[in-house]
Amino acid sequence: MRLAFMGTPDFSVPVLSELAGAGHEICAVYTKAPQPRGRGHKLTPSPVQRFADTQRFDVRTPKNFKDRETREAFAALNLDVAIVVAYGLILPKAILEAPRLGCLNLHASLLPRWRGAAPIQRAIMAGDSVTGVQVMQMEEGLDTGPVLLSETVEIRDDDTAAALHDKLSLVAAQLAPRALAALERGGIVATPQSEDGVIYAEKITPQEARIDWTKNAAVVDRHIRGLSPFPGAWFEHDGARVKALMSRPIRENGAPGEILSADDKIIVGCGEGAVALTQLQRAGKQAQSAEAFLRGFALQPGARLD
RNA sequence: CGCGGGGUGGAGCAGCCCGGUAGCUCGUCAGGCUCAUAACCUGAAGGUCAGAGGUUCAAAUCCUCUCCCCGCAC
Repeated sequence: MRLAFMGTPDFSVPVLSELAGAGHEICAVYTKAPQPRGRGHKLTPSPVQRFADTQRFDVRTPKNFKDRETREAFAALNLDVAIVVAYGLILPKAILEAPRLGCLNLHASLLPRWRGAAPIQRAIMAGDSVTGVQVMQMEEGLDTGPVLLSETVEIRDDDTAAALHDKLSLVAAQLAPRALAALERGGIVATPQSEDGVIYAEKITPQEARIDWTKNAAVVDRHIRGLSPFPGAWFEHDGARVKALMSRPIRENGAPGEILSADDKIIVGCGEGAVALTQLQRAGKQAQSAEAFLRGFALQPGARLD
């Protein structure tokens, strides 16, 4: 089929790669324009753009779809369908309706749960035991369209956002060509989303990423894993900012934030129970195991983390 | 030129401000002790102090440039 791909972050890349491999004609790749980011605020192209450039796809980076030229350029592609995966721009109705079969979106949650920006992190933080990837027919509303295909993925007790992200990304990559094949055959049924259970996955704010030791151990643990490694759950001690990247709940008790043990592992009291921090990173340093961390960072039992 | 931290035996760090014998914890190896052990004791190996230039009698330390890593902000 003649299709356009629209996506921006790492998550989207495997999907684009699979679609191209499945023999579809990638008429254009839309992605967010290079933005100043990282150290030095250098202008950095998106992961999708970097990949698309290596494949010599026609890469387009409009700021939005408000002006007529951008819309006409899109319409002129004469598409069968557009595949949208974490693009980061709102598509107006004129764009959604331009391709013959409309626009399909792949979203990393079981809708209507976790519509929006940060479904993977939110699912782990909420303690969900299952999530998934769904292909939906796009409408004007945010992640509100009827679902064509769905695949579930188990969330494990030791999953981090990064680990789950990678699994879901691969699932999405397999789902996309299947959805197109089904669409080509016709007769695929789009199931409207339930009106119950709608939850929005709000973006994570840096302030929110700070660890609240007064919460229960299970909540703190999920907070840490759900934000690992980006943006990273963090705390402060002696003026130093430290990210906790991996943890597990422990059946011990102590005051919130109190160091209960700091020999080969770091056990910290929570509102109820405790967590063992197993992988940490302090500002300016690489991520390291608790053992290595302790050799260079003075932590005594009884100390309190902020 | 957005702000900031860092590169020191295999790992993690101290030493740098105030130049003068390369230090700590762990690991490795050897020996000892022990019923036994990731425990304990003794000893050993292992370093062009990221790289280049400069200042100096003398540079890990001071100055200049380069390379690499990371945190914030996004």
